[in-house]
Amino acid sequence: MSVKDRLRLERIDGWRWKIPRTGAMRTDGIIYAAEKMLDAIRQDQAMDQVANVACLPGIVGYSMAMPDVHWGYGFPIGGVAAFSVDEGIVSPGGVGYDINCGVRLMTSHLQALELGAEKIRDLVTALFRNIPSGVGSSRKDFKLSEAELDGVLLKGAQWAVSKGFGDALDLERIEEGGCIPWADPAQVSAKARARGRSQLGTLGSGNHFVEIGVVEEIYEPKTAEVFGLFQGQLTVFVHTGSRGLGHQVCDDFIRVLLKSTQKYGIDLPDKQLCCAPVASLEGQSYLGAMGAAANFAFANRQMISHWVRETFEQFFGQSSERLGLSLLYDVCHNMAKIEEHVWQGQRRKLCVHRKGATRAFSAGHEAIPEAYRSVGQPVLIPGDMGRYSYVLVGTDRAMEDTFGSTCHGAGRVLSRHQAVKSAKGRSIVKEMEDRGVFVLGASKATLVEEMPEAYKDVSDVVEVVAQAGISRPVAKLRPLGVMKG
DNA sequence: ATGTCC
Repeated sequence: MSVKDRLRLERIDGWRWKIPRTGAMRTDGIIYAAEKMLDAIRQDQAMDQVANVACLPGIVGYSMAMPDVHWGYGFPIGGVAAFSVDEGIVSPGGVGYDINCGVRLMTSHLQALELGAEKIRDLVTALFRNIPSGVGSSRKDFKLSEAELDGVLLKGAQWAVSKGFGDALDLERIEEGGCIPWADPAQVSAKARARGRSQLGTLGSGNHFVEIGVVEEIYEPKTAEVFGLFQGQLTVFVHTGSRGLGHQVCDDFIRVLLKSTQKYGIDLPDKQLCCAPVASLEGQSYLGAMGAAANFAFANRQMISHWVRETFEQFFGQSSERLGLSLLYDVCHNMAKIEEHVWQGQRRKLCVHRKGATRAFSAGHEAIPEAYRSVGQPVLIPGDMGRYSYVLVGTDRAMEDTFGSTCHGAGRVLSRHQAVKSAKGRSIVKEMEDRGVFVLGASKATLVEEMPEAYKDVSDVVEVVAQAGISRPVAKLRPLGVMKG
């Protein structure tokens, strides 16, 4: 039941493209993109995936793709889709393998450019020593007991803070307060638990990183002030997720939900869209397991922040309070959540899937920390390691058009394989140094796969979401030093 | 993303 050959793309305006409903599609697809991005989007089949998602039962609104969209397992990465909790489904493919992959941004009182390249290099080297990274990395200094792991799965970052990793203020600055309350640790398999026990507080691999940057440009001074951002400021980005535990949860539940797809008579254009009704036992089990894995990721980022602070304290010989290392915000970009939204004048309870997409709630929403509520939710958009990152803010338009969602990053244009091929004979580390970015990676291969030209320019991505009005740029950051997995 | 093939 492929819809592939019949797909058309119609321009809505300068930044939105419609895939008109056809075949088994239950609604239109909408792609947010600049015209120059469309070839790449067609080429890697992301467009077919947007259309496929539109075939799923109970979809409300449109099957949407953000400008950083690219091919993913079943659903595209950069995809947003909401489903009725009564007639709709939940799907592991709509969340991704790295459950609650996300980013957090820490600010400081430091002027970044006063440090100089040598100090940045030493600082990154120190971070690299204190935070395990790479595929299969684990902490040598501790392994969680089964009871402690239950605490992590149930309480997320709240568990980490209760053990002395960070403070209560951190929790206010994390999406969901750093804890998914509907998490159900009992749904997490023994195998997933075993993978998680030694991996809490580790970075992982791929595009995960800890990055020291500088605020280079402020677009909205008032909002920047509310977020605690100023020109020239040293910042720290942390990008990681739920490691092997989340991966295993996804793997486990894809098997379960392949069966439920049949059991509930759901017709799919692609098996990778396997799913279950939100209200079914299987759907609820997956949501419970996903929530627990999400809590693992929240705790992971919280603990890494602690070691970032500790590293800075040792490096500068000052307390992290004095250095002003406070958490601006922590966002999820691989999640499905039950949220209330007004769609076409009706208040609806929806299961909103954001896979490689960021929540972007507008000013006044009760889910936003009080300190930021007057301006809107901070949206953190890391780019590739050589160019820029952005801080945006959520808008009313996002609430109206995208269930309060926006992009999550630059988005790949080269596959990992293509990147390796095109980087043959080059030194990416040297090229990065020439750009003024010191890079230290656990794996040389990963650095090559992550080189800037493997990604779209994040500025182009941000321009599209800004034009479309689904978030507003607040500040642009430039990387100075990066540790990669 | 991922003990990148149980």
